[in-house]
Amino acid sequence: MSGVCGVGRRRYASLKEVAARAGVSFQTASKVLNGGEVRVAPATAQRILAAAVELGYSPNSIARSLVQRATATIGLVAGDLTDAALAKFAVAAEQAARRHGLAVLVGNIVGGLGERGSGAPGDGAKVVRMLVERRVDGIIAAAPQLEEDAEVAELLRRYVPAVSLHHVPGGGVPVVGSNHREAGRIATEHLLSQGHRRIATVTGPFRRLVVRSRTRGYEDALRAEGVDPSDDLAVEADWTPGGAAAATRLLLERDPQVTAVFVHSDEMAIGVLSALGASGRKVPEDVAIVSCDDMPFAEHLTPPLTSVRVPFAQTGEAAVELLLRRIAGEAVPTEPVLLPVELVVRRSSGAGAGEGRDGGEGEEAT
Amino acid sequence: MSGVCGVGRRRYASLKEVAARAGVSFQTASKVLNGGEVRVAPATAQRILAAAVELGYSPNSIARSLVQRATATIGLVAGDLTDAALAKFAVAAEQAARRHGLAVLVGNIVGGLGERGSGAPGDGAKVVRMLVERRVDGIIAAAPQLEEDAEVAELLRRYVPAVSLHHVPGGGVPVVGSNHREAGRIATEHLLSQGHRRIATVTGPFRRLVVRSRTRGYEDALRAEGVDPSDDLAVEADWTPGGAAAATRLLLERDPQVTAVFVHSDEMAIGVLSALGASGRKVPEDVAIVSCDDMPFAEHLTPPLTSVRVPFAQTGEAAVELLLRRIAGEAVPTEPVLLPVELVVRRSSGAGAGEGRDGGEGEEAT
DNA sequence: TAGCATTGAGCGAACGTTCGCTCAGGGCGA
DNA sequence: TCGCCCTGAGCGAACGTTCGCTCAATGCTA
Repeated sequence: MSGVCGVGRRRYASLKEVAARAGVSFQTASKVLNGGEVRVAPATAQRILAAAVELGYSPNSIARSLVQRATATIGLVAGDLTDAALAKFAVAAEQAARRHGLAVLVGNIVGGLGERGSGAPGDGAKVVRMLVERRVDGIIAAAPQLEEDAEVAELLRRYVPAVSLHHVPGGGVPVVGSNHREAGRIATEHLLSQGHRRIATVTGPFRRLVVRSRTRGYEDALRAEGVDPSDDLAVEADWTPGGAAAATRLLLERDPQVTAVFVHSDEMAIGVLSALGASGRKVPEDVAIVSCDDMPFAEHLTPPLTSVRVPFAQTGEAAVELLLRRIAGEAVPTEPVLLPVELVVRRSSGAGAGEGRDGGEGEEAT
Repeated sequence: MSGVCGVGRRRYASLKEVAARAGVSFQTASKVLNGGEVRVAPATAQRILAAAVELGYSPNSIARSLVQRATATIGLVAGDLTDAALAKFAVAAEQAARRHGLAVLVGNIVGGLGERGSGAPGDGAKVVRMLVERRVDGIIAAAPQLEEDAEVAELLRRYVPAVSLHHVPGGGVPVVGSNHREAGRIATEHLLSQGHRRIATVTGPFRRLVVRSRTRGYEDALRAEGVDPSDDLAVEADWTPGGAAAATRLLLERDPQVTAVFVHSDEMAIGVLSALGASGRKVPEDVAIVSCDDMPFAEHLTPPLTSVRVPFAQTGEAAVELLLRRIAGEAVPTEPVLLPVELVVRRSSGAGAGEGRDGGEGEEAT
């Protein structure tokens, strides 16, 4: 069919109009339609309800927010939601928030301090300010590129209850995340336990705390076995499969004898697998791999990927819980809340085909 | 460090307070701080500005929205944002919206009509109603599971300007998407041009229009070459790699002679690759593969995936543009706006290693 | 029958803005 | 010197709610 969509926009019926039709004052209508337990005669209530239905009344929460000084809305300032890990977190957080009657206003940040080749301030502060102007009841920050943004940190401290997924310069904002150091440690321990000693790591950008934490865990594990971590064996990539493939080629050039790799994300593992394959090496026979995240596709790669499962969804829920407590005015501990990670063993690490598990808890934040 | 995050919450300074400090009426302060071009003496303006800074004034857009009857906010009702394709769309839409000064309120839908094993209404209507109560200026619907939800359709038609990514029962809401039928056609044509005749397809859930459109394109191409599409060669999966792997095993059982597969998504292609590998078949030597989406990881799989690129980001921008026109009161065509797709040729389809391209435009919606 | 508690409903104010109108004062031309 | 226009600022109303208070009418007890 062809034509145009109508343009007539009907204004919403207000409480006053409903009240007029029901023959009561608008305050009485308010009690019935939006108030909770109130003293209104059943017959009157019926009339009001009927009038509301006829007029298609929809409460105006803007007006309500104004008088109540609360919007039942939280802001989510997110880095790239295209990133599957962040997306999982965001979806879980939104679900949790809605379960508590809160809506979520999102702001995606592009660029920003510390992003590829830019010292520019990015629009992080702009996004946060926008959320503040809209009077969100709280803000969840989930954008690693804000890790060093002091301006945003100040806004979060100053204007609104907030919870962060990443470190906030200057503190004062509760942090929730998972135990990345532990992740690096158990991944590397697993490779060590398979007899590997020449273990490399393909990391995300070093400037990210999460990357440094994972790398520290990797080094912890090596040292515990008396292996000296070599700088040559830690190559930096940019979270993309392509970057990881390039990093892997560099790695193989530096040390062709490497027998195992700890990769910082499943998506990068795709690139590592591809580069190893191109170099004629077989996984896990020639090189074993363990990665991080345990995305749904990990177990379907060839070979299935051993990966450290990161509890993104739980982190999202925890962030919302924490934020609600902040909003309620409760004091909240300043030490980061760290959720445990667990190793999921599959073929890529050369262990038995079964699934093994190993939980852990530790001390370091994202 | 240890301790608690402070709980003191300072109320925002209002226009009145700023005005008092500057010694002017609050309306004058309003002109300076939020109004545009106004007649205020420079000296006065300076005083007001200074007072605003001292008090940390942040305009209350809730109040502004109330009087202006517009919130500069749009709602995004999304299916699973964990889905990379949808996430790309959502991020692009949010960026575009913010560029136009609009914030985005998201609602993720879980379950819903037509979702696995449930005829339950899901919370689509609840989410939309929430957005309407918050008086969003418009809504973008991007949740395939709402395809058959008449209640949501009615809300979208009735209460607020809307644009949809999927078909809306009863019409009246502009649709924007990409040309999925064309996608199915060019993918299949490519395989036909490589000499394949026994071409199967691993599809998403049939109940989805996008799946039926792609399948129709696939059949179009086959028929155009005189090949009769066989029901045995079309196997349904659930968008997951695991589901696709299972579907592939079923396919190989039904017809072990199949030499090419058109897969409905890159993520499912991972599962198809895995199942083919497990059966001892090599890609592309024994079986050629073309898939859909062209996600970033596609070119890094082993072998690199030939895929039909779907313009998610542009779709997001187009949706916002269209919505803005709707909001402005313009009449908007009811025929779906379909963005062209293009084939990206890589190794998995057995063609030359190079990258080839092929654009197309056509007639069918998501 | 007088006094009082209880119920049902209305009323005024407030939330923080925007917007259009009014009004005081000063500069200027006739 | 008078009248006019322009500039700068104030004022009142409105947006659609919530909330607490007042008030009339009713039913019950003494």
